[in-house]
Amino acid sequence: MTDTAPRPTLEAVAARAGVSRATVSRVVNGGDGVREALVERVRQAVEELGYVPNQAARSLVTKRHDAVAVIVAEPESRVFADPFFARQLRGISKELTAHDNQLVLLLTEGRDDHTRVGRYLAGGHVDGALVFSLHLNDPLPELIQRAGVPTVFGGRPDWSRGRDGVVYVDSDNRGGARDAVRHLLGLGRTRVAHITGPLDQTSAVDRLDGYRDVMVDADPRLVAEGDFTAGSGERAMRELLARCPGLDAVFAANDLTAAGALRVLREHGRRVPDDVAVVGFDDMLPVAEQTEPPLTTVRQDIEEMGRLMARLLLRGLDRAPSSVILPTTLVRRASA
Amino acid sequence: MTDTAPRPTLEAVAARAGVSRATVSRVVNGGDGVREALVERVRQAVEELGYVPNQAARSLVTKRHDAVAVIVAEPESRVFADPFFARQLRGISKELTAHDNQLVLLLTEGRDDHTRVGRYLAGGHVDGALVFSLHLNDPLPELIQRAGVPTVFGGRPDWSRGRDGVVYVDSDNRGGARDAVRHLLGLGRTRVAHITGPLDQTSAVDRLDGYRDVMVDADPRLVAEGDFTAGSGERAMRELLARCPGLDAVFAANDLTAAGALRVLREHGRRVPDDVAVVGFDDMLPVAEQTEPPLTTVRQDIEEMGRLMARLLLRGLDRAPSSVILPTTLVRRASA
DNA sequence: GTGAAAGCGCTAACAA
DNA sequence: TTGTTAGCGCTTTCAC
Repeated sequence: MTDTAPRPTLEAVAARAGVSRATVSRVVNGGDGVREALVERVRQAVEELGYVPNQAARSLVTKRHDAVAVIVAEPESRVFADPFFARQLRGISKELTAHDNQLVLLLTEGRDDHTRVGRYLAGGHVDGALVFSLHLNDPLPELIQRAGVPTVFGGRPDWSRGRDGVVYVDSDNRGGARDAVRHLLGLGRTRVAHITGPLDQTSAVDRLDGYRDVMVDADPRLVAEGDFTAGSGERAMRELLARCPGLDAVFAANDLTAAGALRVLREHGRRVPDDVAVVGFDDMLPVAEQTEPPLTTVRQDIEEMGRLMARLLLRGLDRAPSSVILPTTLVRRASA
Repeated sequence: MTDTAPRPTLEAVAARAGVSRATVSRVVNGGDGVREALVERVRQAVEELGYVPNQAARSLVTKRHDAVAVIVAEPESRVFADPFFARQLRGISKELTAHDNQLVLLLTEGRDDHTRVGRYLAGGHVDGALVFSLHLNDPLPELIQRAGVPTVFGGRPDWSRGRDGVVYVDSDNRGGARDAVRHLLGLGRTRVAHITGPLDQTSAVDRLDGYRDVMVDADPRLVAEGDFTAGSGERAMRELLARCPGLDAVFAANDLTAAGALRVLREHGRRVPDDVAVVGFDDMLPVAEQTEPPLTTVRQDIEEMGRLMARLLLRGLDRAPSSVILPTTLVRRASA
């Protein structure tokens, strides 16, 4: 807990190298238009003094911060506790690091926090924002817009329809769901049920839509609502079994839900995949590989989503980027 | 993706309120020693202009940043993917927010990243650092020390023994383990096995030590090594069952491991808790409550650990704090 | 190609 | 109590 020693300044480096501050600054920022010999001398001095530029001073004049805010609404939720989010964060971190940007994490849980975040963004501390897990009617986008901070959303915001200039990165949830259901049909199954995610999230709605795209005239009783948790998967599976004992396949909105469903199926003596085939979504490894039997599922490249969000944002600091939908792939294991 | 409009400065507010910049500055920073009437007028102007202080300018002169780095070594690891870490992060975030500090997240994965982090810390961008999941011989502590940044560690670093001034927050792993084993003995069990965590982490070693504190003369074959994953729990349980078929209880180093063990016990037709009682560690809710049967386990208050780390760090900016060991509590469910 | 000098927006002596 | 002033450490014209 020592007090930080005073760091050497540009001035000090300049003195040591026998040049002006301006020259040192040039070298530190790439060294264009400086004689090779001087560059070398300055580099030397920087090295010897252990000089590191003072970011505050630099920001003050450049108005850039080389920092990006990652805003996560309601970390209470699964969204945050999930390995899912951790992976996206990793992708983001990697990309930001590669471009020498810092990651400022803003977790919000409620009204008051929104104004805090708004103030922070308005304060111009960061060059952009990456925003996750918005609700319907979340005041955050409004705040962000007012703050005038370039933003990329994680997952398609439900209010983005028709609005211009909303940039997001999402998986092809609908297409992935279609693939899953088609795979089930390809196996000869005919009574394919679906356990949805929470229908106030676009990813869940999109997966349901994908299911319906393929199961055009499906019995509505084949659809039960879940919320992406294992518990909801159990509940929904029981419901489905009671309503439609004849079902021969289940497409669950994510792997956790599928895991719950598997448990209930086993409880009821249904063999998987012989009696009932099951497909999940996410390919969350610790889950999908550990289930009994291992889960056939739709994989999305989560880390890549994060990386891409950061890339779009950074690029967008120059030219306006547009949204990206990442493809999914079906991963076959034993459950279907 | 609009360009951010130029923000109003202190100067502008001063002009509008008809006072000097100094007075505005005083008001913005608490308003002590300024006539009430003026305070009001300045507040008014601030409001009208939507003034937000420029943090870079402020840092430049105060040398404070109101920002704390959270450094996570090797996010590949469980450490990062676990809900565990997410919860600590939440605790940290809450505490920092309450003190108007920002959270800068630094994820590192290997040698090159270390120098990057070192440079960042040396650059004096943050007032302190919170550091997680160090390895043996990790170069990070060295770098941090050299950077002279106040630091609090999450979990006792293995190299902290004997060193002065190393501040950390940890759970009472050893005490919790003792409680768990004593509970099993209290149930009348006599052949209590232990599945360890990865023994290069102090938390795992401490839990093993706690087990040994109580099972002083235990058959060494009753201990099998795991790594905190469910898979390792399965493996270790099989091993134990083969070596000591007569065991009547298992203390697993964490809940995930316990979940794996439960699966194998069921596979082998051992009833839990009738034939074999099982206790876990962590009380990770999505896991501990979902197992079959629900898990008796040692709870640690993870979010509180995070909060405390931040609190110690912030406080330490004034006076040197010392490490804290948080108590654990045994949570009884059905498995023991 | 290099240096001198102005100034980014703010705080903190110091004067008044 | 309030204002004046001098920087904090850096980048960036603008001369040379």
